[in-house]
Amino acid sequence: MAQEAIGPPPEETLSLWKREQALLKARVVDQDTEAWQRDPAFAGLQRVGGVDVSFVKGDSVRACASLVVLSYPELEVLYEDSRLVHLTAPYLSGFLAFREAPFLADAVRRLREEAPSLAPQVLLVDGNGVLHPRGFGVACHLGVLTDLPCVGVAKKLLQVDGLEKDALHQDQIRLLRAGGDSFPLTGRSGAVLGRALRSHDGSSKPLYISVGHKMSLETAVRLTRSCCRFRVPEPVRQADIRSRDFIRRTLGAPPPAPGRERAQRPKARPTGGPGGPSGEDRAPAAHSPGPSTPAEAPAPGAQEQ
DNA sequence: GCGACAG
DNA sequence: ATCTTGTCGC
Repeated sequence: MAQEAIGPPPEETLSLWKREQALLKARVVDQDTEAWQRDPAFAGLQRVGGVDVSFVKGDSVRACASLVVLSYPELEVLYEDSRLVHLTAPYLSGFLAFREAPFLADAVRRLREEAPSLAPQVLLVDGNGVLHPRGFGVACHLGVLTDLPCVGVAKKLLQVDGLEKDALHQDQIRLLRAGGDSFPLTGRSGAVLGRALRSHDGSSKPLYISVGHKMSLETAVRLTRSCCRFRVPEPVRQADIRSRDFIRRTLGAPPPAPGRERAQRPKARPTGGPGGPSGEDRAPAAHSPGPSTPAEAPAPGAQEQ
């Protein structure tokens, strides 16, 4: 009994969502609020969180929400919480938070009550912050829900407020020569909504950084840059890797076919402990990262994606 | 009708 | 987001 597919939300729901965004938007703080944010070396920053949600191919409901916490500046995984969730909202550009944020905020809440000492001091979010049609992307949304400083890290430019991926934009990208180089994303309204950042020497495709909450744009860019071993900042990258890995080993082959289906073939791999972890929702609300942390090296010619 | 469309 | 292997370069 696969969960029912999520259909397009009623026009009425969209109105409610827009109202909700407008309401929460008033709570966004777009300036640095923490001492470490002012420090040139981010002294005082010890834990950076990353979140992401991965999906099951032919399934519009099941997904894996992950929250990881990395040490700073080492960028080693200190904590991971990946679990299967049942989505209730469809993906709609401009309303991503209503689909993913609730589960991510839940993960933060759990961590805070189960291991407060491992709670992140800032969150890097896969998606936009104020670089959004109504100035309130998922990074802002999650920031307000958790009251944590948040950074919006998008891999694609959302063309809003006159921003375009035109020839001029492409030229500006070509001018980004080294990791750390960036240029402002100024809307026709004159407001700087974010910055395109070359996160790594070996990555020509920029990241689109914007303020989520409790942070200035300059700090958001500098922090993102300092968390990059590869194009995507390590916290988000680890959350992405782990959430999709969770799905891969939990739901190996999505849907066989409509008709019959036979018993599964027990792969030569134990499911885990005595309890029987292959259950529905709950999942290895893992703690320690285990000794299997890649510990890769900053390859000069690494481009990814 | 055309184009845009974070994840 | 997901569908996907090998391949070129250091």
